[in-house]
Order: sequence, then structure tokens, then C-alpha cells
Amino acid sequence: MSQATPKSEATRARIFAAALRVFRERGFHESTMREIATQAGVALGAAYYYFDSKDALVMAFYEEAQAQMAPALHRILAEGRSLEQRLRGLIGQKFEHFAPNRALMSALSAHIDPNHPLSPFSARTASIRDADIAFFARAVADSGVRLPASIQPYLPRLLWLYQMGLMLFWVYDSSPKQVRTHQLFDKTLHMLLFGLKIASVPLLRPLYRPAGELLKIVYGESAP
Amino acid sequence: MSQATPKSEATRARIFAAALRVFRERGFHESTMREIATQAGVALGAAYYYFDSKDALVMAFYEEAQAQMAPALHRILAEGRSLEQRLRGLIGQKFEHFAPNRALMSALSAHIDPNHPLSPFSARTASIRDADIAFFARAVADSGVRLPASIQPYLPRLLWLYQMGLMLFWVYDSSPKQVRTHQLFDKTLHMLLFGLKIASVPLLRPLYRPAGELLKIVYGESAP
DNA sequence: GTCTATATCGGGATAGAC
DNA sequence: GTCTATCCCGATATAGAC
Repeated sequence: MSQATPKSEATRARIFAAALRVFRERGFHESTMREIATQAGVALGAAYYYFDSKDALVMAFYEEAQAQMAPALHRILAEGRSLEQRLRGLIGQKFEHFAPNRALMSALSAHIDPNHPLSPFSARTASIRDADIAFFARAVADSGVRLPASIQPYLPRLLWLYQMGLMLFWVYDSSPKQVRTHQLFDKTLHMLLFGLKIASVPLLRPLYRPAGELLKIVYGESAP
Repeated sequence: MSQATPKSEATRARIFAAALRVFRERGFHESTMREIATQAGVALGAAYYYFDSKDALVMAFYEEAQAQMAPALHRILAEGRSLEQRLRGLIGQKFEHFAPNRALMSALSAHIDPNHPLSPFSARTASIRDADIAFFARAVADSGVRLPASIQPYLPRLLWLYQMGLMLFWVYDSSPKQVRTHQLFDKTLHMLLFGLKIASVPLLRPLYRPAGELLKIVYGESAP
């Protein structure tokens, strides 16, 4: 997007930092590009020179977050042994990382529309999403989880979706310190692991076929 | 808000109709109040006289939809005997009713934020939501479904949530005639009914307690 | 009470001067 | 690369016609 001229890189960083500051204080919607520019000590036009739109600042935020979290996520996968430890670690790390910007996140989660560039399901965010799903794939990989062949390949994507649901709940969780989310996380994680454990039980056979077909439908061509 | 003077009622209706027309053509975000007013043959001020904001037009759309659908939903409940028939009927009716405005709906489903007035989870839409959930309560009422006491009371709200999830998928389903949604509906409905049937099986006991606690947490005070 | 006309403001985005 | 000026739009407000 822009070459790393030290000078320009510094200006860009200053604008980005100012944006995060303003977003945190005011919330996304109430923040204005004018104020961001002022806070960064540049003119409005300069802000638009570096970031095509207010949304572009958010994309930068996403990308930075992913880059910053990656080492911690790798460490968690390496250290954790059980699927439970790993999932708890991965998802917990996200909560921790995004906590300071929870207010900002809430403005963003508004974008469920897969056609909106900022949506976690959009084409624009595909690379971020795929990299993220890959972490879940690694978490499952040598965990000994066995599912019907029609379902197994979708597990990483389903776990990612589960995480997104938790994040969505978290973002709008007004309980002190978001305890409700953490309780929800705890309970659902146990239910999930129990579900995986009993998935091969004969009683549940009638669920396999429709579940497999369903996943094929949902992940048919486009990919929420 | 405004008394039913025939004259004023007609103007209001004209503006409302124009808004829906413009929304359908342009999409919600791209529609302007100026164009809606022009299309309705009134001045901008008149549009704002009847509708406080662009969002108010959407609220009116929601309310009108509910009022228009109510008779059909009652009929479906009266005619249908099994839970399956009823759920299929209720949810199918929604799809049918909203089909002409699917593009508009997609712009609206962007509002997941419970704090946003237009969100299906907001305080502002509570009465619509409650009335809607009541239909699901009636669908369950004499259907013979038996769940653990810690879960049973939440069933109508969960079914409503299930419906909202389907609608969300539908709204962004780009497959021809939204076949994918209808396949998804079919499969998940069967899985759901099977799940309800086997819910009391001893094997699944370990799921009751966390599930009950979880629902208590989620529906604790605020009510998504 | 119903509506027009118009002015104003804040804010996202762009064009062109420098 | 950066700034100034400008446009467009949602929203609000107001004065006044009928």
C-alpha cells in the first residue's frame, strides 16, 4: 500500500495510534476522521492519504492484532497438550488481547454482512480468517478427536465459528468484567468436549448424515 | 404519534411506500431521505414530520410486517398438529413474507448490537420480539415435548433464536431462490426434533446441568 | 395540524493546489 | 506528501403557507 519510507511510516503510525486512541475514548461511530487527524497533528486530507476510509483504519487494526497475537498463539499450541487446554488457551488469549479495545470491537461486530469488507466473513478478511482457522486446525490435529468422516474436515471451521460466537457475546456482555461470557465459555467448552467424546455413539447416528449434508450445504461455495 | 386523519394517514402511507420502494431499489444504506421524499412527492421536511429518522422507517416496516403476518401465524398454529408442522409453518411463513424485501433485510441484519434500536435484541424491539416468541411458546405448548425443568422454560426463546439464525443465513444466501437456506432449514429442523426426542436419554445427562446453568447465565438479566 | 422551502451543521470523502 | 477547499448526505431547525 505504501513503501516504508521512514518518514511516511512514522506519519502513518501516528495517524493509526491517534485513531485507536480516539476509537477507545469515543467509540467507533462517534469518532470523526477530523478529530483523528487533529489528534495526529495532520490535516484531514493527510489521514485519507494513508487510510482510504475510516473502515481502512479498522482493517489495519485487525491485521495488527493478528500479527501481534500470532507468537502467543503458537506458544499456546506448543505448550497445551489436550484439546481443552488448547481451546481454552487460544480463545482466552483473544479475549485478553482485545479487552482494552472491547468498546471498539462492539462497533465492529455490527458487521455480520459477508459482503461488508469489515465482516469476519467477507472476502476482504479471508486471509486473516484462514490464518485464524489454521490455529484451530492445529489444535485439533493431534488431539485424538475422531468424528465421522463427513464432519471431521469441518471441525476447525466450526471451532472458529464457536469462537466468533463467544466474541460476539463478549462484546455486548455488560456484566462486570464480562463474567457472564467467561461462565458461558466454561460451560459451552465442557459441553462441546463432551459432545465430541460421545459423537460416535450409535444412538447419535441419525445425526451424522444430516449434519454432514448440512455442513456441505453451508460450506458449499461461499464460506461463512 | 399521529392521529388517523385520513389525509395525514394517506401522506404517511405514501412516504412509507416510497421508502420501501427506494430501499428495495437502492438498498438501505444507499437510499437518501431526500430521494424518499422526492419519490413520495413531498418535501424533505414532510418525510421527517412523519418519520423521525431513516431508522424510524425501518421500525415501521417491522411493525407492519408483524401485524400483517399475525393472522397467518395464528392459522398455522391452529391447523398444524405436530411441532414439526408448526415450526415449519411459522418459519416458512416468515421467509415467504419477507422474500420481496430480502435485499432490505440484509441491510438491517447488520444490526446485531443489542444497544442499537433496530437490533432484534434491543429494548426498542422488545414488544415485537416478545410477541414473536409467544408464537413459538404456543407451538411448543401442547406438543408433548418434555425437557429437563432447567431447560424447558427457555425452549420458546431458543426456537426464536434458531429462527433468527436461519433468517440471518437466508438474508445473505446468494444461492438461486435461496435453496441452500431451505435445505439448511430442513436438515436442522430434523436434527432439532431428533435432539428434543432423545434429550431425556441417560447418556446425555451430563449435558443437562451445564445447559441449564448456561441458559440461566445467558438469559440472566438482559435478554438476547 | 399539515406541509414547503430553506438554512445550517457535522461528518465522510475527494480534487486539486502547493 | 500534505493541506485547503469543496461536495454530498443525514439530520435539525425555523419561518411561514394553508
